[in-house]
Amino acid sequence: MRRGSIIYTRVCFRLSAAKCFHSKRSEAHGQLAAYCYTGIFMLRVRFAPSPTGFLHIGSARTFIFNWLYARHNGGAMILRIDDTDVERNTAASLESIFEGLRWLDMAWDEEHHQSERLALHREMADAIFRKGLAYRDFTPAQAGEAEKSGAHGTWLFNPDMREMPREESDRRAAAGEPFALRFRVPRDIVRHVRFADGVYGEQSKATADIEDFALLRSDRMPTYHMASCADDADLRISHIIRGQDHLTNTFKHILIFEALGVELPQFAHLPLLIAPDGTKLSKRRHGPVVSVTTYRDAGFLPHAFVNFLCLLGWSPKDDRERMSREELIEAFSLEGINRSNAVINFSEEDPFDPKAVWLNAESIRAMPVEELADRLAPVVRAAGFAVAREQIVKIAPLVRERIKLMRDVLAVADFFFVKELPPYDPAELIPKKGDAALAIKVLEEAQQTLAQTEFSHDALEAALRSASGRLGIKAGQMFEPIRVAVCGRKTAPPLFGTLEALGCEKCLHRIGQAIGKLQSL
RNA sequence: GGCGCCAUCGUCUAACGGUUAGGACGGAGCCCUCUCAAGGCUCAAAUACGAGUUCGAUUCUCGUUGGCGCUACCA
Repeated sequence: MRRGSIIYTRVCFRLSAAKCFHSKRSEAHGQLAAYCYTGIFMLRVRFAPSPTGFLHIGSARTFIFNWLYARHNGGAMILRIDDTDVERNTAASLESIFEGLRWLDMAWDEEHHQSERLALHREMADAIFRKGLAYRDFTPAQAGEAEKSGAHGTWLFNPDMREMPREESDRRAAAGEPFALRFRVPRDIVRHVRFADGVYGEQSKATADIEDFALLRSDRMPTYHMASCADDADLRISHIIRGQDHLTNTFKHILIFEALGVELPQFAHLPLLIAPDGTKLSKRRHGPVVSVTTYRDAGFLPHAFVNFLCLLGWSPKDDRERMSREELIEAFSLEGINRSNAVINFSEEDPFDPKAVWLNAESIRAMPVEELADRLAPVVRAAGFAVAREQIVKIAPLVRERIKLMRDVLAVADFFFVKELPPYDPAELIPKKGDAALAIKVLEEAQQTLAQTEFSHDALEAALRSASGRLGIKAGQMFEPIRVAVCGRKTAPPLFGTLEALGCEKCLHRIGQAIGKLQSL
């Protein structure tokens, strides 16, 4: 995280890009367009979170779309931490952002922190002031607030400040009176700020409807608009892809870019992710489901999560839904992004969108056993079970089609991990159309059979089926009591694989206990 | 309030102005089956409303309604 340097370079980093960055890093703020010294256009996108909360899934999606756009076009992905709000920044939040991004496993090519570039922001703000395109506003920080945000009138500017003679302004500034620097939005002529959004198309807004927004606060800290534009220009961002909540801010940003005399980047705004109640996602209102780490901790696979987020507000325009990372990169384009907000479907009972869960289950099913075992192992160990990897490898195929989230393994396969089964109702041991006596008979027969059978799936099945024949009962009636005796419940993974994975000793022990329970009924 | 944006099944979405409005998730049912899953098949389910343009509007235009965003010396 050193100043303005490239500290995070990993896979996907293009050699040409590297050359480009190094060669032109020092060439300051003249041109925004991202051409490198060879004259070849260099596409550069950025993700700019502010560390004022955990990494939220909407932000994660913005990051992912930027990343896909960069990778699809062979461009560079820049991570920029927008930490100019010193009041609200927290180290924990910064950590949460990195944690979340690392989990997504999508590397960025450059990293910058705005707090280390304040001099640049101020310099650019002052340059705008020197051109007469900004003015000092000496209104005390709080005072103006009330009248501005009055219920009816729209606040645009304060004429006293805007029209203040330069001499008076200079004198008061020299006297040390604090002031905010405001952009002087053109008002003498009717003008529309226009741009073509990559998603929303032609956009236009009259300057008469744009207020004189602040560039610098009275403590000389840059505002978001100033810092963001200054850095976008300096870092030669070619495409700004961000949430639709910035669509109307873009008009202000264009005014800043113009005042700076730099070329405009391309803009593309993303439809917002909203909660089922139609409001935007917030931790206070919707709880931890809006945080990326919640998904990670519940046992989502990073790619399934990415896949899910991609499907919210974007479509490959064909019927594909499950897509690999390569397919996503290949298929991604701004044309596939639609314009209406997307609801993430969650509730108190189901904290995760069913589609996300399904995508995750699909990934799990498609995963090789060894890999699944490696991912399951930490979950099992974190729950306090000391289980050998080879045991987990045996269990993995039994749970693969029965878990949707990694953490489900604890509920589905707990009986593999415990020494002693938790208590269960002995009545569960009694098979359909049978009684306790039959259950005992079945279990005793099973004990004998298992004791002299090889513990492999096929041998076990053959032995138990013929045992049921000997007893003159249906196979199902034979299997039921054994399943409950061994698993402690009626629903469990397939019996023979379960017996094999559990091993002879444990099976016989548990069947013995079950017989005991039945006898004391 | 002002300004901007959006509107297809419950949810995510597809549809050169001409389709029985398609797919997916979820739901329901059937099949398979040692339980539970997985899998296969089937069903229910949508163009917000009103005008206009057109031989013909989900699609183009206008209006209505609803929703979202911005309107901070937050980002």
